[in-house]
Amino acid sequence: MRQFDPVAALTERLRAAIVRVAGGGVTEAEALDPRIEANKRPELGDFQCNAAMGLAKRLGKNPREVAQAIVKAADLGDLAEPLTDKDIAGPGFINIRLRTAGVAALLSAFDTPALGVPRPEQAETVVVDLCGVNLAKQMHVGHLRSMIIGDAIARVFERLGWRSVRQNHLGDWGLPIAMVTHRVAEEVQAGRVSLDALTLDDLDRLYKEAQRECAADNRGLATARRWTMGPKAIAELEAQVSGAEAELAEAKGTLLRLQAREPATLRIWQRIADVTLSECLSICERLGVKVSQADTAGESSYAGELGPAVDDLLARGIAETSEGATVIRVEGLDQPCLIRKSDGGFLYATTDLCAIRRRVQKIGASRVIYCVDARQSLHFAQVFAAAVRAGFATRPGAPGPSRLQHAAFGMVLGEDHRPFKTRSGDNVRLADLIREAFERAEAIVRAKNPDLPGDEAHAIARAVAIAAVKWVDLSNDRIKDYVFSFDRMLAFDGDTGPYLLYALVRIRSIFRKAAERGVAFDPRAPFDPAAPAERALALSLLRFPSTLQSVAESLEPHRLCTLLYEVATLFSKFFDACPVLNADDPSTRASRLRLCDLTARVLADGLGALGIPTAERM
RNA sequence: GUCCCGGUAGCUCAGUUGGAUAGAGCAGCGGUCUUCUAAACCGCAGGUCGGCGGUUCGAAUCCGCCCCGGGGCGCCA
Repeated sequence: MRQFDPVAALTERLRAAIVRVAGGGVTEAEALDPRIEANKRPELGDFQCNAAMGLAKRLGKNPREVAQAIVKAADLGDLAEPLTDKDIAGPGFINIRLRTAGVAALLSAFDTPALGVPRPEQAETVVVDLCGVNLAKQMHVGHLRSMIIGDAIARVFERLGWRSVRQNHLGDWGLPIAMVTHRVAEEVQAGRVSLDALTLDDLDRLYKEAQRECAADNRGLATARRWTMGPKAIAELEAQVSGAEAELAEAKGTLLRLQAREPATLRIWQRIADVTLSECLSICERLGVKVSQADTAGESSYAGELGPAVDDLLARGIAETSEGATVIRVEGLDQPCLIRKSDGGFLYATTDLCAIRRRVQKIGASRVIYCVDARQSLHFAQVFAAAVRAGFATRPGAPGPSRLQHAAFGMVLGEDHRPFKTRSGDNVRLADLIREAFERAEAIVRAKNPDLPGDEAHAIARAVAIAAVKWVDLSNDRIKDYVFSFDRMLAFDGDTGPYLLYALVRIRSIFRKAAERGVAFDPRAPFDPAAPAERALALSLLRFPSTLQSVAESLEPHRLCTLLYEVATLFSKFFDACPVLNADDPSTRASRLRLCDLTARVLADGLGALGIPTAERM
């Protein structure tokens, strides 16, 4: 049992009391839930029970009288002070104050290597879709969010004992890729670029050129004709349109050669993929995001499955033909999911369906989580529903489908609240953004602590920069847009990554000082959280395991950030109010050292679960 | 047109799924370093929770209508 969890312990005890008060008249579990919460008003108690009001309604009684009955029937043992009528407040809140010895017992039970996180009987598998980069395109802040949030979610599941499999669903197939492949082939042919020296910047430029050249201005031409503009203007537009159509036809030819695995074309495509992926993996590594080559499964890896899958779905009556295209209709959604165009081509929904099948049935995922921006909400709603209908989301032998979830996130905005762009209006290159964060962090670290050796300052700056960037992204509710500001995230004041690192550094410093003074750390010294600052910190630490669980359930990492920030601020208050090494007596010192140790482990563990590195000194 | 997401202090954001007097951080004002890292701590000030109705003992939270902002909407990915 969770013997360290005060909410669980109080729930158990008060449920017994409520069952007695209800007297069999009420039996639903929900109605008997004691509704234990952290107390909204700490001066009145540590926890509160909100059950009396709801129960009174069901029993047709006065809520305060019901509260009195609960108080009378409750036995809180050694954990909390005995309840009396004085603990009833307002309409029927019951305030509960733990005994110091009770808090100490909870802390002892919590102080295990697992920090109260239960190990599942059977490891389950979660697949996290993250990164989502496209061939030949520079990464931007949207990818940053996907990497940071996706990696954090994967790590939280790992911390809870799951097997987590990251999947970088590389956009490496389809007409746009054929367009740029064709464009690169032309450039190589003309001797303007060398395949060996190809950079992502080259590719990004060629990608945009290819897009532009293939985009026929048909609407412009129609408008020009309707308004009977001058023959010169119409001729220019006609030339543009026919040029674009020719370019497009060549790109389609390249697409066919790619699909036929024609070696010369494939070699160029492979080179484009290598350049893109190596840049992507390099950024992941610099950010401490655990994505490797092995986690990459591009759209091209599904190419052979698409046709058979669609035929299979048609044969089973799941898909149908509509206006020449193949669609899957799903209940509750007006828009059907389009899986084959009338010209026979496939769409990204087709690939995503096959990806779900592989992730669930081959990789064995009981949950598949997509860290993709919120604009894709409708797409995933369609694909998920279609996959469930098709049976693609169900593992062989499983009673029902695995959970498919879209962990959608909002946009990154600049300080002007417009989409985050450079002054010239381009996307900010991720590599540039990371470099700037590192450089700013290093300058600040060296200014704040000039005594640090150069290489250590460099390493600390890396941790600080990553903490700063990730913290902003993770500490906000992911569904909302957020405003990106180097100044704010690196200001090191308040609710920032560096503040968390600093709290941990201060604790580690205490232990270094302890060693210098020859003070031994006793990992079994009795806890005695008598001071208010100690008690507040202790109760906050105990929420760590349930918070991790709630992050896995909600896929909202910011809940963990909120807790860790609370732990860090409560530690700072404790640090200010309660001398540790300079405590009045050895037993207080030993107790406080243990509290420091627990705090450090919760902070390090929690930051680790978010993918944020720590430092020994700052 | 329709669907989805957002709107909380000057700014940036939380709010444990319906609980008490809505909380932090920045910015502002005022305090605290001869003692474990002041990247800190303490205090003051700051609010029609977009608006109006409804549900009930009780609403930032649930329901309805409206306002503002962003996004999506069958043959692009």
